[in-house]
Amino acid sequence: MHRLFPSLRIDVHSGLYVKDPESSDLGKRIVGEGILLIHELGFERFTFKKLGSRIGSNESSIYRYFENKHKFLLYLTSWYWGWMEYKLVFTTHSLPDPMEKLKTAIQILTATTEEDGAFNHINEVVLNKIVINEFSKSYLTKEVDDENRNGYFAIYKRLISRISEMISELNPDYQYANALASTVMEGALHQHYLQEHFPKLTECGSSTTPSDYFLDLTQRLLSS
Amino acid sequence: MHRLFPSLRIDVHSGLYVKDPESSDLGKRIVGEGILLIHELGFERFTFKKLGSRIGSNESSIYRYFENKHKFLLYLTSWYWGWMEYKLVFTTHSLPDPMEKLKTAIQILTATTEEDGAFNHINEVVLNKIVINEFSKSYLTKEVDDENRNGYFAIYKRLISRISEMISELNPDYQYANALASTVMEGALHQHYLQEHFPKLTECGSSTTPSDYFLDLTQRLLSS
DNA sequence: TAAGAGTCGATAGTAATACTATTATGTTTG
DNA sequence: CAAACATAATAGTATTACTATCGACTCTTA
Repeated sequence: MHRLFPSLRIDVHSGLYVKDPESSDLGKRIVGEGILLIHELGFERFTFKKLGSRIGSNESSIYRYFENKHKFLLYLTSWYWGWMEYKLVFTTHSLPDPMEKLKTAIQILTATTEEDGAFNHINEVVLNKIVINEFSKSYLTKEVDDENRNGYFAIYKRLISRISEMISELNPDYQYANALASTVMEGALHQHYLQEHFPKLTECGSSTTPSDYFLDLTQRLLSS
Repeated sequence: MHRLFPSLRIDVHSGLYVKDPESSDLGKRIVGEGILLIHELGFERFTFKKLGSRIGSNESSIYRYFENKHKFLLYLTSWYWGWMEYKLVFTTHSLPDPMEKLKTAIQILTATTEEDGAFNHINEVVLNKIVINEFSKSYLTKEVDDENRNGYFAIYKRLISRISEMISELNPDYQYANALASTVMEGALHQHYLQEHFPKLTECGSSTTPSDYFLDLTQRLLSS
């Protein structure tokens, strides 16, 4: 997907960074290489020190951009959901048929990310993998409620609301629009994970995708 | 639920402990108080040192029972799933009707744990909360594949297979029995979490439970 | 009843982590 | 040209996640 509006930028909550990483070359390298390093090491083993030495820079310089690695993860995942929202709104905006609209939305949210490159310092394919592996860790903490009050999860929540509204538009009688929307969002990440590490726990694999499964599921649920 | 077989014990993989905590009073206190402390502090802030001082014992003594806190979490969650499996098999065993069977199973797996106390050193209500908050962290690691090969997730996987079989028995034409089973298991934990921290993202709350939602969902999916 | 095995608590020590603070240097801009 | 700013380098701290050793106590068994 090309970026149709080159001046567009994904608006991440400013509380998630100390200094805007988009504002400098170093900032972009921190984000770009940080994504690759988290993917390689996993979030637990990832440190700012290692990232510093990887980009030929200093630990303390990274702290000038991000308070700690948890906020860095929140930044990356927020960016990801912001980017997904952009793709979703743009693609579904002009679709008049509610069923077509919801199907397209679910397609976008549950698909494996393909080569994109619209934002050139960010590797969206790898970022998608990070979200699958690490996103849960960003909210399964003792600080969730505070951070939620601060608005750090706003984009993610808005995305779920959008899906929920599409569900209600298609079938106003369905009682669990929010629960279903959140199940699809979270479940899609989970199915991707299972596919990779617990293949016996899902039919998703080479010939069937999480998208197939969730499209079938929503259609069955909402057609009646 | 009373323990009908007092001699019954939940069989946790022996690779998850160094010395069987059920074999001594200290071991049971480590597990019993460990559950409470993880719940209070969250897994990230929980340390063996803190647990040691809480039970009036020593850090090094705890290391004699568990290699590290990650294995301790695996032990606790394995125990939990083993206990759920016991409840599930026991309750559904005699039910002849596939629909009744599946409904009962889902009920058990998605319900909030009530006071139990069949195993007296373990507070199952608090353990259920730990599973909701921390279970994902036990497998979202770089070591999953190794640990899975070792059989550390065997009970959890077997549980999902049981549900999957019930689904197939009820509706052999449904193509996504495994994916649905895993979605319900993971989704139930997720809905409980949302209820607590992101109430706008789900209809589940005081009057509607995750059980209501998932019972409705499976019935709609499999009745056709 | 004495030896030995096993259990536990206490202490010490290590490498790594997750930062904070300070200073020096080079670069940009008004 | 000076001031402001960005970055790098260094040093230092408290905590974490362990490992190792030792002594005291208890329980068993020959």
